[in-house]
Amino acid sequence: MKFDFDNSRPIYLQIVEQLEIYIISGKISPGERLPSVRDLAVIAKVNTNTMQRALVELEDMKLIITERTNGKFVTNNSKLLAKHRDKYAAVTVKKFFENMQSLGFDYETTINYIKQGGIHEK
Amino acid sequence: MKFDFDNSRPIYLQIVEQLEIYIISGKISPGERLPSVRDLAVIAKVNTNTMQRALVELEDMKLIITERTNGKFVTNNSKLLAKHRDKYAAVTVKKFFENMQSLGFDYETTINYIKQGGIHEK
Amino acid sequence: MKFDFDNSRPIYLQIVEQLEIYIISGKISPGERLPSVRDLAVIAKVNTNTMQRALVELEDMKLIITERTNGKFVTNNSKLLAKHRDKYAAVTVKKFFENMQSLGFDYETTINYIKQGGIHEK
Amino acid sequence: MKFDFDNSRPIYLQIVEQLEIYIISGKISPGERLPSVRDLAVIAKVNTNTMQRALVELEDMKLIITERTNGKFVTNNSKLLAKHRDKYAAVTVKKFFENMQSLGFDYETTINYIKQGGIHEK
DNA sequence: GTGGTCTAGACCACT
DNA sequence: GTGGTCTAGACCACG
Repeated sequence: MKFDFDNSRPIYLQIVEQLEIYIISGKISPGERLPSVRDLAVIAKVNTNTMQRALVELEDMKLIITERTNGKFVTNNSKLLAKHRDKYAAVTVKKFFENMQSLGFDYETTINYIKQGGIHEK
Repeated sequence: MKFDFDNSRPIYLQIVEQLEIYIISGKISPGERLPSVRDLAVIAKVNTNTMQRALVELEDMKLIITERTNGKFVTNNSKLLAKHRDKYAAVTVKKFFENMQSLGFDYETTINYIKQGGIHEK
Repeated sequence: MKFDFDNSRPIYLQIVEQLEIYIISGKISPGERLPSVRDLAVIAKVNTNTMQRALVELEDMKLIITERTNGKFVTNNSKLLAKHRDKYAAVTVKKFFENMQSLGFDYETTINYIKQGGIHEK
Repeated sequence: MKFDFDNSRPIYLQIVEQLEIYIISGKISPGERLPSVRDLAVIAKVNTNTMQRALVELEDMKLIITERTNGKFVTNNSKLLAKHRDKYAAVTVKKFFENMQSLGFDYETTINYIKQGGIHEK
């Protein structure tokens, strides 16, 4: 697990996003036990409170579940995970085309740009 | 001209981004005079200083040029504008594929997902 | 640390210059932690925001680095510091000879003027 | 005659400086009639009022003299001109060594730096 | 009326 | 207590 932060937004929000991706992509498996809040804080090099705050948000989203005295676990609800993942992918694609459009690239142009560009190999 | 903000990042950075897009996409033409700082602040519903700070950043990027007591103008340097636009497009595409990859969608999968999905027709 | 200002130019630019010199001359050591923005503002007898603005510029120049909630530090990149110092010295010398030339003192005359003058022992 | 301005200081002050140099270096001769305020304003591409303000300052310094209905003339007082020129040169040299010193270059080092550097040929 | 600078003071995120 | 952001309002230089 690895965390990268920039200064432009609250760190706890960046943790939420990055953990969300780890979870919905399956890099942290359904049902898997998360490292302790303290350990996660160490890994991410942030204050324990900051990590705690991020985990609360993920629990609100039902992506993780706290078992008192036992630890925090990624949800086992694979339907929920799939829903989150599909939603995330759809939003990512939609935003991408919106971004390109605001630059003046319509759908066709963007597709062509990607194909000839080979931008993805880098 | 229209500005939308969210609370996750400094407003002045969001102004910089949105004006940058207006400029490099040509929605504000090369050489065109911008509304006064005070008018822009009114349009964006922010304080004059906040708008001023954003404009200073754009000037640092050489996208706008200040004529003392006369106003601020979009650069006429079309080469620079093209460079910025190409850079922006390339970064957008690159980040998109990185995002999809972190979700577990490799390049081919992403392409297919886009094609069948018809996601672009929102 | 000491700051002197005149009225001919923006104070924040004068702060930038004076801090830059403190940094590239090594009077503030590489890696050293700066006083807090508020303390620097008190030392310089300016408003916090004015000092903040100057520090942002120095950060753009990569001479200082902000550690969130922790403080601001002079860069440890000694190569960059050396580059800045050399550039600064070269510009200073170049401008000096240009100034003297505009007064009608060519290179040789200037050199002689310095030597006999003993101007340096004020 | 040629004028260059930057945005960091009032334009009228920059005009004063540049005209002062033209005068004390003899590029505008003692006793010579200056172009009209309007023509000077055109040459410098500034507003007439701005040029007027600069000329008032030079008159305060006794470097130019207004003959009503006749025009403005550079002083014929060669002693005064020499005094100004010597003062200006001395100040320039003094400031130069101070600048270098604040960078950590003492007098000897600066002299050597100039000699080996050949910075003046560029 | 144009842009630019500065102050004072409030509030937020993080440790 | 650290840095960062934003607002409100005053004032200056130039035309």
